[in-house]
Amino acid sequence: MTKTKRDSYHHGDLRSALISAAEEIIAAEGVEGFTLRKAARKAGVSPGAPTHHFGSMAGLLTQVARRSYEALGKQLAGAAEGLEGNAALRALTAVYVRFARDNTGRFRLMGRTDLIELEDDDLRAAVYRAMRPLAAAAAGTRGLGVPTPEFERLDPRLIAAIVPAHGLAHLATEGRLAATMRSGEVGAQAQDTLVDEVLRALWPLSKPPKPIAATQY
Amino acid sequence: MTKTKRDSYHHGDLRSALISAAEEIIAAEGVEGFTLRKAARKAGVSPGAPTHHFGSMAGLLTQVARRSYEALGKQLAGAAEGLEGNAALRALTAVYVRFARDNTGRFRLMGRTDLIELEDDDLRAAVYRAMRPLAAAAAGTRGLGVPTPEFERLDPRLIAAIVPAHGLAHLATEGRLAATMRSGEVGAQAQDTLVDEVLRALWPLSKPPKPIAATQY
DNA sequence: CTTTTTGTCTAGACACTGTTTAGATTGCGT
DNA sequence: ACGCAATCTAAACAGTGTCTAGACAAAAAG
Repeated sequence: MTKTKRDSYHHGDLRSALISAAEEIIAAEGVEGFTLRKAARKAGVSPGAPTHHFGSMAGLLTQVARRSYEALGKQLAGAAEGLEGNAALRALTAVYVRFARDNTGRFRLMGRTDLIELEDDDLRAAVYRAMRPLAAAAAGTRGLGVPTPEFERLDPRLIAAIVPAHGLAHLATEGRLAATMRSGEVGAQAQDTLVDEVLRALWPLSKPPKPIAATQY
Repeated sequence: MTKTKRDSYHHGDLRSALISAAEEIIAAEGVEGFTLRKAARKAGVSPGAPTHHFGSMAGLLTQVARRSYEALGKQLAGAAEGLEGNAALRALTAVYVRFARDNTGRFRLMGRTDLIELEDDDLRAAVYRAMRPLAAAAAGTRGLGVPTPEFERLDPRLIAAIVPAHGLAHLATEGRLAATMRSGEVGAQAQDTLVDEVLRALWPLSKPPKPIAATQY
């Protein structure tokens, strides 16, 4: 498909070709289907070639993870447009979960600390930038200071804003949301409304109506 | 260490010996350090022997995951003793996160859908039993019906009770909680209080005090 | 007490994997 | 134009999970 052809001994742009190949493999077969040799074959290059550009397999996958965080950040950036408070938080969380569900391979990779180099500076920066809309929404909602550029002095309430998104995303990609329902596999939109209901339980828009606050809140 | 000795051609209890060996390897070197051949070597048996008992590597790891869920369930069972409402939920969540942090290898395995057989009936039953205290606490808190034995008709508010635990546990085991703090690695008890503060933000005990409800809730 | 049958395990092979080494090939700066 | 540095190949190494044949032992059947 994207098998970049070789016109000469040197490739020309092997580095980005390998990243693209890895992204395609992961999208098609998941992280567990990825193989460094497969990526090399797809780029039309020998098995040892990637080492020179990325040092190791983790080096290549770190770049894929970085780009994935950038993609996630791009989707989150515009999700809270014109929304405030818990409505913004809920919208952002829904986008987060949808990204995980629609890009299961990449999302799984982002959580695989054994496959990527977590201490990579570019990766860390991408993570921060991706999470920024969530943090900003939480800050706007609860009157917190804007988070510092390095996640320093991270307020627990900011983490509280990320936790439901992360938890729901993992449940969704692990198939638990579907597995726990009687119908077995559950459709995408049914899953969306389920997520929405969960978020409504965690973050009521205004004062909770009768049924939720029934016993105590 | 636990290397079960061979007195005869047959092992005697190879099945459980392999499970124990796998658990020890995972505890010592993590899931990424586990290898079927390593487990076979530890049990003093040839590389092909495990296949007969478990069919494949996933078969063996499924048993490890099942036992891990049983261990988690045992810890959760007594955690909400004498507690009610959001206090019970918070206590259970704290135990859940502590289990993930103290048994990182097993917890990571439980989420690796590529390494275990998710459709295994025993595993599914163990998952249900482990999660039951959380569901019961949520039901008690919010006046829901007791969850049915097969997770049928799973109420979104029950999922909402599990989501923070799952999210925090993954953040903790991925090193994100530590990574996001300036100090780098963060101590266990500091992490505990952080978790507690997050839970307090999500599930206030009574009517939230001044600072949280400042803007809107 | 023998014989057969059944369940266990071994030995060896197969097709892979990521990474290393030494060497061939090329483009670039001077 | 030449030398140097960057880039890629080819072959090998130590592993991996799984499959096939066959060796061995224990339990069941006669």
